[in-house]
Amino acid sequence: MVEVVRNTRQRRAVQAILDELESFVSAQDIHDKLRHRGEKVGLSTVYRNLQTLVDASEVDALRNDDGEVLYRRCSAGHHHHLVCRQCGRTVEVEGPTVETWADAVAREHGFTDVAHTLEIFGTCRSCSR
Amino acid sequence: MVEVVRNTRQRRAVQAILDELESFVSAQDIHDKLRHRGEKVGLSTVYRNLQTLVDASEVDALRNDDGEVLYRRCSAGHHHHLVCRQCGRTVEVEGPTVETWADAVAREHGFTDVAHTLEIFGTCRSCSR
DNA sequence: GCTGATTTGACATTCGTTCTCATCATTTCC
DNA sequence: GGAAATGATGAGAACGAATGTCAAATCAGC
Repeated sequence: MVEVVRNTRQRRAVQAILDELESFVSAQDIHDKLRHRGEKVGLSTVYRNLQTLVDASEVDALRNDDGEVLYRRCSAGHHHHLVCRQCGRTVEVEGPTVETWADAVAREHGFTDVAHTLEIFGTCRSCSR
Repeated sequence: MVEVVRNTRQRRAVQAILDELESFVSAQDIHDKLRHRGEKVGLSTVYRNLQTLVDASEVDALRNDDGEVLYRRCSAGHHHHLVCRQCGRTVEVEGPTVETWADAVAREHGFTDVAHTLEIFGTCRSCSR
């Protein structure tokens, strides 16, 4: 049997939330928002669907200082995030210089299979007023 | 009243472990290593002392993919880490270009109070054989 | 509609970390 | 020196995010 990815109400609901937001949110945030708008979706289901979306590279995930994983719908391809500390609003940024620098430094020290994580945090204009 | 930081046996033991290692380790790793060598130190104490050291900027902390916090004695000043995925061995690296780039990008988008996190992961020479 | 594999959800469980609080150790003050 | 104040410890409880369990519900294809 072919592995079918079903189009369930719950999955659509989770994706709908993500489509509306341009900030990183936790799984529990999404769960709360869904309950608020009357959609009944189990917490496990939210986690499962988010994991599926991450595996499909349709959303990006990162951890905040508290160790919570935050999710956000993102464009394809390698990029980094400029995240507002207050409201979580996020801008995707690219930095070719950084990529090449990281690779070069790693190779200099004999490291292979190089990957890197880079996030920039700050206070956005509307939050700093 | 002067706030004294006491030099206890347990604190010295935790610092001793950190001094011997050049890889990132978890609090529980340290706890295990201490028990192995016969030092009896409570887990809470290990966590507390690590937190103190982080606050004093004497050790750096970062999270691995599993959400565990890893600790390592580090030199002062802003730097980044090149970490081996297999053995955890770490090289401190500096990248002035990255710093200025991150600041510039953030300011372009109206962000203030800018900070960033950057870690490079790879497989070190001895682990790739 | 039927069928059967996928998905869901309530609940239990795991795991790293923090909290609590009684006890022990060190300093301070007389 | 000795008593009181303050700091540090540790065993276990508590916490919270995340994952596992499994019977019941649900969707896709016929």
